[in-house]
Amino acid sequence: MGRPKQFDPDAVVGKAMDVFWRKGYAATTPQDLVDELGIGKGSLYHAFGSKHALFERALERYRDTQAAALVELLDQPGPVLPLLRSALELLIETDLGESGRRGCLAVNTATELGGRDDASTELVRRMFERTEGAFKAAVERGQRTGEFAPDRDPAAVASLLLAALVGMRVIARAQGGRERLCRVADAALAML
Amino acid sequence: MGRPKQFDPDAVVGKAMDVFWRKGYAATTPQDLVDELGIGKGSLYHAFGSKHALFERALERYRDTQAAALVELLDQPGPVLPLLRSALELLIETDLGESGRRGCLAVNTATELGGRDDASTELVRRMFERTEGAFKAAVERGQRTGEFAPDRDPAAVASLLLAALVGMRVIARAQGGRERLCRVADAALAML
DNA sequence: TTCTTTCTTTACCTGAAGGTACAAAATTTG
DNA sequence: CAAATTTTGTACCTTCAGGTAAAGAAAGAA
Repeated sequence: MGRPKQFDPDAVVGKAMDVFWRKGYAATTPQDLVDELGIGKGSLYHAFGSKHALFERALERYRDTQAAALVELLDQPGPVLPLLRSALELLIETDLGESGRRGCLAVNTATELGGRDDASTELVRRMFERTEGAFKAAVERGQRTGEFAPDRDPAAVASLLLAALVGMRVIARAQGGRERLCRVADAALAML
Repeated sequence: MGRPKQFDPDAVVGKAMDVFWRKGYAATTPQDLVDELGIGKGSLYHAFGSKHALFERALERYRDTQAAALVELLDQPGPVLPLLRSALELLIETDLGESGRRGCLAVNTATELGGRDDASTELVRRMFERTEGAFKAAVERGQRTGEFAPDRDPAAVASLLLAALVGMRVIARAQGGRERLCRVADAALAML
């Protein structure tokens, strides 16, 4: 009932995710959103309420697409080491690729809003936790199949892998070259 | 000649560093600076020219104090492993301590301005490079003295240590607990 | 067809970001 | 002392962030 929306809210949230990912939260203005989402300011605020609410939707979308994709990749069956390698390579290529060193939205949000925006901080914290969990499961699997030495604490290794991944994406934003990023990935895999 | 300044510019830059460190670049307003630096807006702009110029001074100060302190710590003589351990522990305590999870100004700047502000990006890139160099030198030293296995590539290990350190500080901003941060540090040291 | 509901457009609003202008104040030089 | 120079405080300015209001448009309900 009532006039139907002239845009697809899901698609708009996806575009908003891209904008926030590229520019950050504070640096994204309502005008940026109007320009890049292709809908009027009225519709924007009518549909989403506020810039912050839209940002939360975008961050949830990031979790459900990007972060989830990484977890799914790690959960695949088969030898674990190639999985880890392709995960890290995927991120390196993403960071160096077309879309231009925007890094990771969760990481960017952690440093921009961490401790100052509870909802966003909590979303990011859980994404980190989930990713770490996937790493831990992968390491445990690798130990069971004899692929990795069984004497390392999987939780500790997983924490290190998460930190290395996060650090890699920050370094990518600071103009870190491919060699440097690959060195991080190689060293991380070599320690297993 | 002329009227003398009523404040110490160096001290003001130090305070500005704290403010930017705590709030980030965009989220720091001229009014915040006036309030927290204790000087008038006229003096502020007269002495430093612009918010951005002051930020660059603050970032250089960060490099010359915080980043330099880490490098100096790593360059100390004696067994390398305890040095690395105390470096990581120092950062963990800093991140969890009084000043409140502000993380690392270089990391925060990388994710906020990386690729969008050339001067800042370059400053951060060089800080990362310098820190990685200090890690590499430490690892090489540890290998020469037989403290570490000699078969690992020091550059690769150093890259991983830098990434882990950076990642740790991001995770700290996302409410990562002490256990998690210590797990990262332990795992990083265990791989040597 | 009119009523109701929801969406869209356009106009508008308030506050503050980021900075400039200028006169007054404090110093050194002649 | 007057002149020249630099700093300071206050007032002011322009733009835009972030959002609201109101009127019209497009649908279904009665």
